[in-house]
Amino acid sequence: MTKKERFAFVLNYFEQHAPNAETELLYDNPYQLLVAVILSAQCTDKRVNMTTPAIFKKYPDAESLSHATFDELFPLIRSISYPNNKTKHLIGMAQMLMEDYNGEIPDSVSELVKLPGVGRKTANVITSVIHHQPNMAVDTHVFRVSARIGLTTNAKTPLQTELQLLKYIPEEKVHIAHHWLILHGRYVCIARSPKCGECGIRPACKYYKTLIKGQ
DNA sequence: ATCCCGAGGG
DNA sequence: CCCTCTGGAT
Repeated sequence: MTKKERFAFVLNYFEQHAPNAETELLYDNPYQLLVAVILSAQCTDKRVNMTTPAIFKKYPDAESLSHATFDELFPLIRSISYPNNKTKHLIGMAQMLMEDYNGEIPDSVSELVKLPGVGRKTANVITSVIHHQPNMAVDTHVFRVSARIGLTTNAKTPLQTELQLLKYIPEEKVHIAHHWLILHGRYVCIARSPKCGECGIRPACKYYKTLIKGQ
């Protein structure tokens, strides 16, 4: 099976079985999504969703968050990974939004990554979900699932994975393909013991092919 | 012990 | 390229 055929199978499968895939992070506006994605680094969406309601209530916008002190915000983030860094990043991000962007969320990756706590992955999520740009955010799930199936070859960094995926995925499907791969990685192609028995991607999966050969 | 929608700094 | 940050679930 060629790589082109592999992509065609995978995209068609998800198109049929998960036509409405979207993020599981809770948010009502671009500001809330930006905060939630920053908090989601090395942390499950479930845990992020347990903390964000209190944060959004106390700090409903960038303006209020820009005036938060470390000691006020830290307790709300305490139960998430890297609370120190994330507290500093959120306040710094809000302050830069107020000073340089009039309180609005920028619509380009190059501007977004200037914000504290915002790297390429987060910038790709925002520009994809909010601004509908064909950018592929590569997190741990997208990285692992793409490598296992064989959508990428020898990708050693998230950026390599991103560029390889963009070569084969039509622009209009990039944003949903991102969520397809994430949800597949979260519930089926999980890191420790992938549930190949209930995986519809099997016929096109490199990992499964080597798995049945080894038996 | 390993993993979760990473980012920043050296 | 490497390292550190760093809590909770499995």
